[in-house]
Amino acid sequence: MKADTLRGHLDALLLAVLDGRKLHGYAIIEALQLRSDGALDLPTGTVYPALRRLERAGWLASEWDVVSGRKRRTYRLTHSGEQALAAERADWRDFTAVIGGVLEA
Amino acid sequence: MKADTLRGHLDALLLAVLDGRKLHGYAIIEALQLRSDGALDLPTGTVYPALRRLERAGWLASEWDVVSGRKRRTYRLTHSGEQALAAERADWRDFTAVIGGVLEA
DNA sequence: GGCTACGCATAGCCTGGCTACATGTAGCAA
DNA sequence: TTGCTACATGTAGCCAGGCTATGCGTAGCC
Repeated sequence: MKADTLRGHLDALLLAVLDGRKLHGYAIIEALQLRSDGALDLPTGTVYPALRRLERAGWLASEWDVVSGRKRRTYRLTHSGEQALAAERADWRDFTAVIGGVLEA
Repeated sequence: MKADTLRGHLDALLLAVLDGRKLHGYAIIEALQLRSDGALDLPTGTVYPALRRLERAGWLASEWDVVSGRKRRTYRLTHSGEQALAAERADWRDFTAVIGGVLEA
């Protein structure tokens, strides 16, 4: 996929992948790969800072798990995160309608 | 529409609006407004540099028209511009399939 | 004479995803 | 026991590209 096209849609992806489940950062990257059939291979330098940012925004909450000696920071959606996800999905529909409308006119 | 979401899709919009017709910069902005029902109101500082860039890339060709004393730089798609438009449309379909697939999973 | 719409153009800002790097554990193979 | 690979988190700084602000100039109307 072309560079920069993700700009502005990363938050939506992260919220969506956490919808209804808890995952740690590394697993989030793998989940996005899986759901996109390998098209989305986000670098850790993209995902980790974004997760911290979403947590600061109050949309995610995290806690440290220790599984077989390994520390994992596990994220889940907060209530306002769920609302944000709904808003992001609505924005996405608007966005695709606008751009798609021009491209296919 | 949220900031930055346009990132990476501007070229496609400009090529699409010039598909099959010649327009000058100002008219391109108006055409995009019209086709998007007002959702796309691109500033001149976005459109003019982009048009020059696409011309340098060989996708657009321009010529100066003088209409009732006013100079207008009129753009049209080149042959490779048409090919680029087809590629951009294909990219758009892939992009929406990938992101949409994750958001609606 | 002044206001508004039309019309083109550029310098520099700013955002946010990406590159590169740093740090450390677990498990397996040579 | 050394080395490699996968797992796991994190930050500093780069960089592309759309946007803001600004400047220049014309046409037409009041």
